[in-house]
Amino acid sequence: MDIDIDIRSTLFSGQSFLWNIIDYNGESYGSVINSVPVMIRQLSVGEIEVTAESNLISGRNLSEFFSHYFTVDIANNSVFPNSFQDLYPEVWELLSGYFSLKILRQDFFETMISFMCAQGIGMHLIRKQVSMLAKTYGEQRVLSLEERDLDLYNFPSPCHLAEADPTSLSRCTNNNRVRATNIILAAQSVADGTLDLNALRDPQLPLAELRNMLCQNSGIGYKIADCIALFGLGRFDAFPIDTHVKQYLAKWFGSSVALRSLSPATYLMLDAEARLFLNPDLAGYGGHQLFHCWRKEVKRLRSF
DNA sequence: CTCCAGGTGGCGA
DNA sequence: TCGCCACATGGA
Repeated sequence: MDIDIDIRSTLFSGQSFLWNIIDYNGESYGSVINSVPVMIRQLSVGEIEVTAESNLISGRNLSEFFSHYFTVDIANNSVFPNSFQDLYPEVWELLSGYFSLKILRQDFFETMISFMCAQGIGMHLIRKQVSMLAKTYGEQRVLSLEERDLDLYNFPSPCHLAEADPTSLSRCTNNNRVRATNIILAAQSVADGTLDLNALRDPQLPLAELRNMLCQNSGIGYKIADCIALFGLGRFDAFPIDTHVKQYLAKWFGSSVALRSLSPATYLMLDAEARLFLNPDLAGYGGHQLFHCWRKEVKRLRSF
């Protein structure tokens, strides 16, 4: 009865976990992960078993969808190169409780907007912003459970955010008007096709090009672009470097570059450094496990 | 009160 | 290129 999938991985609001209408092979599925019992077991690499006690979660091909969503095609023991354990035995020991932590293949737009809310503030505030965006601009979905009703909200569509007024939207972004404006502009670029999703989703697109395309939007720098690529485009080679990653690169891997301030130039240097001891194709996947390990085991932070 | 939190963009030297 | 600074709020 072991559950080998750890879903604490992202998102700030948990909207993707809580409620999401998913179109899959022309059928519509709802997923309510944290509020309604959903049993997900990984039987082997690429094989998953899903049991749900909710009529919202039903339909054929359910396991197939969740296998994709929970990236069970990425074997837990394939994330780090073989040399890692020998080179960094202390880190490996700490990491042992994090190998089941999965990155999810999440919705692109929700990921983009959520990470645009994640600049220089704490996790609590980031979640609050995304929840407010959903509640203010998303569609309400009432889920009736036996004990109570849950008010849930879809993440708003690009069109809905594109039409939003900066002043009213800024109430959802810590009253930060710049951020509100950037979100509206980004939503417009998705809605009108300026940001070409088909081009972004091309797996052959080099990471640097992908990053530069995303950075055309005001409010998106290297870090946010890498987060969008990693969590919203399934680009597990993207390695976002934030304040925590910078810290563990210095402490765990002895990077002197990580002691400098995080300018675009140092960002690219750290990115290149990390690929020397991480599996380059899964650098962000491994980096995410290191990220949570660092926050919990070293920084002793409660929230993830 | 001070410092930091899953950053970005504008500014002057 | 590099170091500051504003942006805004809240928890430790």
